[in-house]
Amino acid sequence: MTTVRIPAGWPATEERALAVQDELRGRVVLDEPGPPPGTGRVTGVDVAYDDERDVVVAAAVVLDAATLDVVAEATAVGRVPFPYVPGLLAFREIPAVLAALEALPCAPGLVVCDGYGLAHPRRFGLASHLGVLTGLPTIGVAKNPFVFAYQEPGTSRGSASPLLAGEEEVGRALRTQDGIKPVFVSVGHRVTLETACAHTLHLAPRFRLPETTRHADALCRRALRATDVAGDGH
DNA sequence: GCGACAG
DNA sequence: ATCTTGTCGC
Repeated sequence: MTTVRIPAGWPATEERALAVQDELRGRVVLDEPGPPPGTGRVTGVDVAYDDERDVVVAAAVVLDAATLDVVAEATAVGRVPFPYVPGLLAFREIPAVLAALEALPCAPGLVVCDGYGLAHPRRFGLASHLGVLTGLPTIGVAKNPFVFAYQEPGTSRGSASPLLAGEEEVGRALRTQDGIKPVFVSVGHRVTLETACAHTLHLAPRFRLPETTRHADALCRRALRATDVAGDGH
């Protein structure tokens, strides 16, 4: 497990964080289709916290997109760099996620994030931010709706309905399993909403959440527990 | 003004 | 995110 280095100038206040979002928002690329589902590699990233001990652990798990087999993984530990503030989640998670991605022995391909990309109050969620910083294609798959309205999608797997910011479709409520609560998909960087939804369905053949986030979630929790005093002898 | 609000 | 036992179901 590698150690997180917090990037120089990482914002410490909400005001500075908002300014960073304003500055980076224009660098998001929305006109590339993105890699086709089922080919190449797909990487899930997730983060777990122990705020009591000021510890954050991130995991990145690379899957073969065709078989969904795990082909590589990495973790990173560090101190929590920012409090949780709705709309500023990226400032809490990204340093650790970057460290985990850099520790991978291979290229990540498409990155699947826990949370939102475009479906964000300022159109610059975690997935957008991570995409701009890394240049990688990214999408966001969230477990809960944030601030956008949507109609309940049809009851069968594959049904979807738009997440609306007024007239603009900023994401989609997508049913990944029959009769199960939908997930909330949005574009991060260099991927189309169509492609993002296709990837999400491809990655969730059996459970509600994509295999990428299931693996990343399990790994960062396991790694965090291994950090509990007596974990690795320090 | 008050509440809601990704993880 | 995290605090938490058993329990219902495939």
